[in-house]
Parts: sequence; structure tokens; C-alpha cells
Amino acid sequence: MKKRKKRTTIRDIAEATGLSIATISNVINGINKVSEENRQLVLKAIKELDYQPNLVARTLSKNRSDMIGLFLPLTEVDVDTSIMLSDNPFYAELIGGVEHKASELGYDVLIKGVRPEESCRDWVRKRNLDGAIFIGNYTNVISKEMRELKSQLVLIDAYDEGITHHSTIGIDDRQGGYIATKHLLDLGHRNIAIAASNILADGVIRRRFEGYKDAMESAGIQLQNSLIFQDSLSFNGGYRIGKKLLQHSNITAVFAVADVVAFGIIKAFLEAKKQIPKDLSIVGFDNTKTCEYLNPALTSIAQPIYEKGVKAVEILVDAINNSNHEIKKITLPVKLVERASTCPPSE
Amino acid sequence: MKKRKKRTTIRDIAEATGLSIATISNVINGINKVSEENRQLVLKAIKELDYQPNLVARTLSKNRSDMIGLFLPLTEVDVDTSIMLSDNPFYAELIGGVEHKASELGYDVLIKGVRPEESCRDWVRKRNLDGAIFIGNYTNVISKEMRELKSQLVLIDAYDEGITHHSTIGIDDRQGGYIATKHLLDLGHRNIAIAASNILADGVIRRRFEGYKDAMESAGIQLQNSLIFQDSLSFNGGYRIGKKLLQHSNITAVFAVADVVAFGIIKAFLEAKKQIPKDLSIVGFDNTKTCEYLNPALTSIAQPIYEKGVKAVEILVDAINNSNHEIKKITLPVKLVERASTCPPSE
DNA sequence: ATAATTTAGTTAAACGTTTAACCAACGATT
DNA sequence: AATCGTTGGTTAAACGTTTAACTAAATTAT
Repeated sequence: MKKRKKRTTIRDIAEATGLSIATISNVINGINKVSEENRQLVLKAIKELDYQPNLVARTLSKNRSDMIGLFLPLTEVDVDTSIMLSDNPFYAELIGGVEHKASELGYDVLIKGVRPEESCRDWVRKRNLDGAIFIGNYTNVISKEMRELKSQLVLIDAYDEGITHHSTIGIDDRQGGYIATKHLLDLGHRNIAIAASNILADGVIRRRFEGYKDAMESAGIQLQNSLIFQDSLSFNGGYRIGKKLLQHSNITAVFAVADVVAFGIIKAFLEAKKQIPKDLSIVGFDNTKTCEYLNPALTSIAQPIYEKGVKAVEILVDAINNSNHEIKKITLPVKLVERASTCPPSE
Repeated sequence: MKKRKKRTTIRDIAEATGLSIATISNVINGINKVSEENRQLVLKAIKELDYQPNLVARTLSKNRSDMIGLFLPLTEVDVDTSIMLSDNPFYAELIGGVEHKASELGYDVLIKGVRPEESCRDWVRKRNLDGAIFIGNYTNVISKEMRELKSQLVLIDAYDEGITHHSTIGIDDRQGGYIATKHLLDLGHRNIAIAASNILADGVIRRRFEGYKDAMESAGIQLQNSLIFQDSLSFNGGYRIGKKLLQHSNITAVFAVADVVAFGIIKAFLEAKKQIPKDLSIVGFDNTKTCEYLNPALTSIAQPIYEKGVKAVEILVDAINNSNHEIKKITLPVKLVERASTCPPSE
């Protein structure tokens, strides 16, 4: 029944050096109130006793945790097994960007899936997070909740109205939809379908749809309901849309609002012994790595996912530290990456 | 210059109810030393004042954070931009499993990429993490460091010798390599190549290679160096191997030790106007979602990545709470998922 | 009726830091 | 010589909990 070896604390360093704990604290925090001689003494003791400041105590004392939260909105289906992360490479890449930049700036990141009804505010508060990054369009719920906290918040891909108190960072989804469709128009296509999820819900998908609509209309083509296909934003959703597209031989091209949807469509066509792009030109959105793995490789709209994460952290950290930080609305560029899944219409 | 509104604390609840903070603490923690009448009083005040316990203070007091660390080993190339997460769906899925189970069991997860020379021990200690999950084979470095901490540690995919103090969880990589190769042998292939990274370094890749070797030898085929191809474990690595395979027309099949490598090989073959599986049968490893997206869909060895994460958390949490917890060595099953990338040799 | 036990609470120390307020000694300024 | 800053420290309170030790009142046992 041996007693648990207690961790070495600032008090141990104080004892070892014969100085007060305040002085130790001063050398740790680089406060210039200690003689060089004692500084060296302290540093030596810290090394010898293998001391490291307890960040938990520090957090309590300073009311600053050097920790940020990354909140991933779970959909209903994610609640059982959070497939979101496995299914959509988007999140992984984003996490990479966030972790990397945060680490570089001296912040740790707490990652948390949040259920539709949950509030991330609770976690920010309970763990004393200095700030949080939130993804998607749940922000109508949380925005007013967060306003009262002193913790900072940066929103990624949020299109909610009236977000005036928080910085947001996203891409020009409308422009993405526009250039995707324009590309197909320029190739000579006229009957261009769009494969999407719910285009009425506010958010990135609606903007991409609006881009599609704009492009069509400025080419003098009136929006047709028969060209709009809606299903879940997934491989299977795309596959189902693909099956339907096979029934419409007049449609020569499709803009899929997410790569994974495009993958499903392609699958359906290849299974039906159709050829891509000969029988259907297709352009995706996100430009995930997988686009290149496919055969034919998928033309897609590239968005800087990793940079979204990086930028979000940069802004968040500035908001945390800079008392006259100003709210920013960042829009990162998108661009068309042309591969083998698009060509002029057959005849 | 308005004074920051202080958070509501346990003391506020004490004042509001006229009870002592110890009593408040008791009702929060469900300690049965308070009259039902007062309990209701306290609960009401908590709700009205929107109070939530500060987990940071709790951590300091109880020496328990209800927080675990998920440490992802970064390779040298990841240090600049952690592409690991974006490149390999493996990690995303694992993170999903870990987050989900941890959340379910009441733990928060701190995610951290750790550079080769860094020690995750420091973070476990500084943040008072109750435990940590570590991935890969860096454990020779950290194992002895962790032993002295009271924090628990679970290792995923670690094959280092002498890990006796920590639970490990992995798959039967050798068996995976075996059944992959056996499948190709059963189809009638004899000249079966293996596409791998360094097969000498300890770890999962070596085991998969050993499975390949076993299968070949038990089919009476002597191991041939000319059948072993080594490059980086990536799409580009696979692509380069694919180019080489094109020179060896006697090779009719290949076992790629990771899906992403298989993708590269396929790309190289299709670019050369070769057909899969007619000109080359190929089986991958991991059974990532992408296997199904491809054309032809990739035959692969499935491993339960998500469950790895789940299981790791389960064991870790048991180790944390259960004083007579015993070290476990878990091996999860692998299985062949047959798709369209394999067929009998042409003649 | 007295002693022992249980119930429902309180007080105060502890967790490991930071930091405001204080202080002594010393050299420089008037 | 008295005053003033500066340098290099110390002391103690504070951050928000938990919990061991204590207590008063009420109940039960003898």
C-alpha cells in the first residue's frame, strides 16, 4: 500500500532553492524580477527535479486555459456511431489544420462532437476554454448563448443571418457553384443537372445551388425543376441520384455539390455500362484526395479545407489575446481543378 | 470599462440557498447527506442561476480530469502541415470511434499530434489527463516514461517488444497478409508481388509482409526478392510501384499493404491502358470507404478501425477506474472483402 | 434515563498556480 | 543627510472545487 508519489510542484523547487514560490513563478513566466544568479539556480532545480507547471492550476488561477474547443456538429445519424468523420474526408483535413496551427501557437485542442440539441457553451464554460471553433450552420442556437461568455468563437461555413458578434470563415460557395456550372456550359452542355441535398436549408449547399442557378440563367437557360436532384449528402445518396439520371438521357452533365455524391453517381453509371465523361460529364465539389484516385479522375471545385482550419485558429487566437480585435468575415478562394470526368457533349 | 461579469460559482448557490458550499457540493455529486427538502432547494437555485461546476477546479481538487489524450504520431513530413490526417482515412475513423465512446463514458478528449522527438508524457502530466491513447510504434520511447506516471495508457497498433505495463489493441496483421495472399493463390496466381513500405521496421507492415511470406511458402513458393516492392505508404508510392510492376509482365497479382498504395498502382495501370483485374489482380488493406468508390472496386482486407478506437477507450476507462484492472492484449479480427479487383490469371 | 448511533449539516484545509501588495537594501539625487 | 527609485525579493490572498474532520440534533438501543 505504498503512498502515491506526489508530483513535483512549484513548492518543491522553492524548497530546493531556498527561494519563495513567487520567485519560482516569476522565472517560469519570464518576469524580470529575479537576479541572474537565482534564475540559473531555479532553472537547474527545475531540470533536476523534472518539474513542469501544472496547467490545470494555472488555468484556475489565470482564468485562461490555453485550450480551445473544436466542435463538430453531429447529425441525428451520427449520434450512434459518429460516421461523419469516417465518411467525409473534409473533417479530417480540417482537424489537421486546426491541430497544427493551434499547436504552433501554444494551444491544445479539445475535440467534441455535439449533438443537435446540445449546447457547446456548457463545455466552453466547464473546461474554461479560451475559445471555440464551430462548424456548420447550427449557430443560430449557439450564437446568442456564446455572446454572454467572454470566450471567443469562430464559425466555419456558417451562413446564419445576424452573426455580428463572431468572426466567420468560409469559402465563396456561390462562386464555386457558378464556376462548376460555367465549366460545363463552356464545354457546350445545356441540360445540366445538379445533385444536392436540401437546397432550401440555409447553408453552403444552398449557396452552391444559387451559383448553379446564376450560371444557368446568365447562359439564358431557365431553371428547371426536372434538373434538380436532392438526396442525402453521401455516396449512397449520389448512387440513388445516379440511378435516376440514367432515366434522363437528355441530361449530359451534372454538378454534384460534394465529391462523395459524385462518386455515387459515377458508380451508378459505370455499373450501367455507361461511360464517364462520354455519357455524362460530372464535376464535384471539395477536391478531396480521392478525386485523383478515381478512374476517370474527378473534375472538382477545390476549396482550401486545411487552410480553413489554420485561418480559424489564427483568428481565434487573435481574438483571445487582442483586446481590440475586430470581427472578420473571411472568404477563401475556390478554383476549378479540371480532370478527366468532363468533356463536351457527345453530339 | 465595465467589470467582467464573474461566472456563477458554487459559492453563489450557497448564498442563494443559505447553505454551505459543502452541502452544495454534496448534492452535485449525489452524496446522500442532504435532506430532500434542501436538495430541491439547491437544484432549483442551480437551475435559476444557470450554474455549472467548474471542471478545472474539480480537476485540481480531485486530481482527476475526466479527460483523455489522443496522441497521433506525426512523421517528419507531417511536422510542417499535418497531412497525415487528410491523406489517410484511417485516422479520421479512429478519432470518430474514440470521440464517440469517450463522450458516452463522460470523458473529453484532447487531440494532439506529437512529433517524433516529443514526449506525450509532458502533456499527460501538465493537463492532468486521466489517460492517453497512443497510436503506432513509437512506444519504445514513451513506454518507460509513462510507467512512472499514474496515468493510464493504451496503445493501438503497437508491436514493440516488452510492452508489459500497458494494454494494447490491434488486429492480426499477419493473418491479414496471409488471407490476402491466400485469396490470390486460390484464384490460381503464383507470381504474386507485395507492395509495401519498409518491411524490416517493426510494426504492422512487417507483420503483413510475414503473412504474405507464410502464405507463399505454404503454397510451396519460395520467397523472391524480385516480388517485393518497397516505397512510401502513399498514393504516390503506390503509383511508382505500379510503374515498376508494368515492367514485369510475369507478375499477375499484387498484395498492397494499404489501400492507398493500391490506389496508386491501379492508377499507373489504367494510365498505361492496362485492365484491372485482367492484367493485374490486386488486393488492398484497410477496406477504407474509397475501395467501393473506385472502378473497379478494390478487394481489400477489412479491419475494424472504428472499433479499435472504441475498444481502446473502453479499456482505458476501465484502467482508470478499476484498481484491479488487468492488462489486456486485444486482437480484433480481419476479413477479406472481395470486390472487382481480383480474378483468376489470364491464361 | 442514559448512551450510542445516525442524520444533516458546517468548517477549514487542500489541490498548484498567479499576482497584488508589501518590504528591505542599495545607489543615486538633491 | 534626507529622499527617491530601483532591484530583488517575500507574504498572502485568490481561483472554484472536494473532502476529512467535526458537531448538533434527533433517533434508537440498552
